[in-house]
Amino acid sequence: MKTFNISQLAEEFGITPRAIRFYEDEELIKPTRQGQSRIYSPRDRARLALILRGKRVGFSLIEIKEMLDLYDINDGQATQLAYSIKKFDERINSLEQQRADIEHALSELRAGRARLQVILSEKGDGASSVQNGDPEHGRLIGFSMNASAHD
Amino acid sequence: MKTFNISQLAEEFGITPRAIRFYEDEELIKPTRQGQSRIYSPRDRARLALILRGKRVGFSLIEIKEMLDLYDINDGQATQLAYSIKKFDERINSLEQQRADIEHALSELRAGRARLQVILSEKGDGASSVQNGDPEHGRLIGFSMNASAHD
DNA sequence: TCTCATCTTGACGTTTACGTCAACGGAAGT
DNA sequence: ACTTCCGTTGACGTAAACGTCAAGATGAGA
Repeated sequence: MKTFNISQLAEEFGITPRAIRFYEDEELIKPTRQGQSRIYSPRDRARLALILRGKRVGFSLIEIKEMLDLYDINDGQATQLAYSIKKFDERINSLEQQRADIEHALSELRAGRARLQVILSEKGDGASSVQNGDPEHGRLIGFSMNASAHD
Repeated sequence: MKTFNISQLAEEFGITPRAIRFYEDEELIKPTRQGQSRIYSPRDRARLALILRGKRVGFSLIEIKEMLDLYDINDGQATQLAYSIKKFDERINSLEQQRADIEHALSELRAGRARLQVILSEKGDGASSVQNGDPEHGRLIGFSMNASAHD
């Protein structure tokens, strides 16, 4: 079964060895040792991938640790299971909220990009037909300022 | 035109006045003053909503400031516009990546939740049919450990 | 055997996004 | 006039997630 050392994983995932050791300090991975050197199994590598994915979606290392611990449950106590389900539900709700935020931000960004594109091509034509008689040097991109309520 | 004071906005958005002042220190909002007190316009309030949305999807305050600044462009220099479009594209790509990560995490979480639910209800029946003869106290939830590659 | 690259463990520094006093100012009610 | 309740500006503290040395161990190659 293939193994990895710390710098291999660091390079593969585009992070520093320091970061990987830090994750170990925080008990998110526990590689075996060969003498003093760390040896990473494919499973350790998979955990690392999960850690980084978690980070990308905005979870703290502590939250990621909690999630990883959930994956490691092996005593199926009913209360434990119920607790885990609750945790999963919280996590799912939080992620769905984040996704909604992202959809929102994306549509605003695309709209903004489209407006910029139009203005830019009009400039290219020499036809500066941007004049809508805005007296206040009005901002060309006001699209995002109509978030009257807060979601 | 309606205005707000700092504690009104703080309560409305569920943050502290300190946070709002901090955003001002970092030049993300510039409310007017009445004497020494800050007065927030609806536009300031909208900016605040955008700041919080940005935070929810994982942007730093500096990144959020950059985005807000893009909204405020009023000199349509072609080079400026092109630069802005580039920024928008970067932002869009980053968000699409995040959304993909979230979709991924969500499906894993849902699968995990479903497994837990099954185990829990089997426990409730008194039929502990969970025994699949796993010799190694195998983890009940191994679903997420098959992230062989990294996306 | 010497060197070199790469690993290790501290230990302290850094950035971000505020929290938490401290000390003071101004309007409003009694 | 006095208290009370916002508001203000520093200034320092803090948690998270590493970065950045320092100083030593170790295996591979010249």
